[in-house]
Amino acid sequence: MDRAESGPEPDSGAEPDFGAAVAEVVRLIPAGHVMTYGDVAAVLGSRAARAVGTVMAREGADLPWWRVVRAGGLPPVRHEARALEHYRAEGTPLVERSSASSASSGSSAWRIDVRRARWSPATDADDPF
DNA sequence: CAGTTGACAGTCC
DNA sequence: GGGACTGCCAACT
Repeated sequence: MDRAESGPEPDSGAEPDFGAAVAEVVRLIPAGHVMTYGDVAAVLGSRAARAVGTVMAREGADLPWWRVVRAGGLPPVRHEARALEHYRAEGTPLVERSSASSASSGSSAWRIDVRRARWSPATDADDPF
């Protein structure tokens, strides 16, 4: 317990302090629920939505990144297909765009029902609605 | 040491 | 209703 705290972290260059916090929150997300990058950043006390994604890109290798989605309920670009399998496996509420109505962005034919899937680490209620 | 990038968000037009 | 710009913060070169 007595340790010279001269240097905050005298070991490996990249100290995942922020990444560790992100990983902590992301791992706390239960199956069937998701959080937006902004929410995760807010929990960390920062508005670094992008930083969350960037750090997760490095530390996220061991994290359920698919439980972290963008605003609007869309999964990370380039990883939507991979995330879709996880969402279906976890039972995450998805909204399928059956009709070919709005295909503006022409990306995924589905999106996450953030209205029900949005979860908060400080909220135990799994269905506030 | 400084500049650039980046798994985004929110607001303005 | 859809598109573009800026703001944010952290990691990489």
